[in-house]
Amino acid sequence: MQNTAERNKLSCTVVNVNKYCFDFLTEEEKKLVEQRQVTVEYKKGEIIAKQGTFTTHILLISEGLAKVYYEENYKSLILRIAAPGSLIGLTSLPLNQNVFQYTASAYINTTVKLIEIDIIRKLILNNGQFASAIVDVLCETSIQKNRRFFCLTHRQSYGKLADIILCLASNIFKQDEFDLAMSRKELAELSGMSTESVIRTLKHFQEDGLIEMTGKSFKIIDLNGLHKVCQLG
Amino acid sequence: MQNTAERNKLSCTVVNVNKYCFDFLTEEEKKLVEQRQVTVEYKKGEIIAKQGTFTTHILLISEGLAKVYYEENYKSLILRIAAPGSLIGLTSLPLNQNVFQYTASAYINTTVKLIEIDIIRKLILNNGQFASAIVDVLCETSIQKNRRFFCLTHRQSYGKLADIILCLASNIFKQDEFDLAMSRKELAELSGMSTESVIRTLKHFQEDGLIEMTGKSFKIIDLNGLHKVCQLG
DNA sequence: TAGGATAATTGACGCAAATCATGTTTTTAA
DNA sequence: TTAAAAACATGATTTGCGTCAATTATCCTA
Repeated sequence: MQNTAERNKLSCTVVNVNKYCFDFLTEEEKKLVEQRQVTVEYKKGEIIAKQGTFTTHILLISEGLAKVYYEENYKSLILRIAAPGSLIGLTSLPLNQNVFQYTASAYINTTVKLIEIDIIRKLILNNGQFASAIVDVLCETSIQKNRRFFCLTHRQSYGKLADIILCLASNIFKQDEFDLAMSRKELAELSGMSTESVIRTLKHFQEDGLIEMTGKSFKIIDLNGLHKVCQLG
Repeated sequence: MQNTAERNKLSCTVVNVNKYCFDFLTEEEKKLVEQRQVTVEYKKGEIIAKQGTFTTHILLISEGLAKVYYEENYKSLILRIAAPGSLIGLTSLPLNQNVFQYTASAYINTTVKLIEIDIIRKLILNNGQFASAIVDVLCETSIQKNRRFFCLTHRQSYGKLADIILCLASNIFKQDEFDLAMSRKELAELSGMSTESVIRTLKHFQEDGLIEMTGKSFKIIDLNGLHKVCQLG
């Protein structure tokens, strides 16, 4: 697989969490969080948090994969994919933004820990290390979103799809060969194109020897080639 | 003008700062910030911060207007407009992200205060109220960016341009009649369309009685109409 | 205040990609 | 095990909007 520097250039959808906020808590604080914390399991497709409902808890993905998307006028825009370690609902931390600013649903069966948002707010006030870690998470998410934003607005179909494939391989499955956990339709949603275009483009990639693909099993053949497609279009 | 609720629905480009972080500092901390702080004036068009260069200071816009944009492959994407009170460079707070993640340039003559980023980092660690305020700013920016993201990817030209006009009117000029401080080309960049399309679309808006316009002076005639265009397309 | 440069405007043209239509395969569930 | 429903696939058609080219207006500045 490519190195971190290369990986970071991707406009990718998954934010790699390299700092686990809760490590900065004191034993006492950890206990406080754990005492009140609840674990819930969601089945594939279920909604974990609905945009517009009150954010009483921050969600920590502990297993699985979730889709985080913004909704408006019955249309939706995928903001990011939340992998284990990701926090959902942080944007509701400001007291005047107390509802979820996006919807999250489970791509596959997913385990989530619910942590009271007021506890998080208190921890930010009282534990500087923790506050700093939360700031870092918000910044990393923002940076990643900028890349995705650019990708979806400035690239055309080939580039967009190549980017998503590279991103999935390197940040989610962490290998060149993987079974895609999603349908062509979801892949389309993710890359901001129509299902038909995704299918056609994938076929092209296969004909050009960039990938191999049978149904949902993918294999990246020409990594550099895909990167080049990414750059150009 | 429309009320706050309506205004917030806009996918707009300007984040309204309703919390001034530095108010939460103690007298001593304020002194620390002010002692080391430098004020710089930039002329229209000048670059205030260049993506990729080291972020030694956070920039606080105290007067003027700046364009914040992400660059890649000689193409650029405007992320937001920074108005007085806006902070630029916050995404460099994580120690492993110590370069500017975007470029900022002055739309008009602009006054900026430079505050050492290490001081900000220290304040986050030591002053919970301040940390919380910074978190709030990051969240608000993120929410606003999601809206803009949605607007640029899911709407077509009419909707995009209508949105930008409404946003400029309500969040920057704060009135229905204003002298646009930017060229058609810049308006195009802002709404993610070509200059020619902007011109054609503006003409349409005028013919449909939505706006009046002579050169750079604009007047919104039918606010609801524009909102409707925004919703539909 | 002339004239060179930049910005604004307009029309013609082309294309990327969405949509539509229709057929095939796979999955799901009864 | 079979019927219904998704998912996948592919060709034809449409269209929104960018690009190109040419013209007019406006802004500087020498």
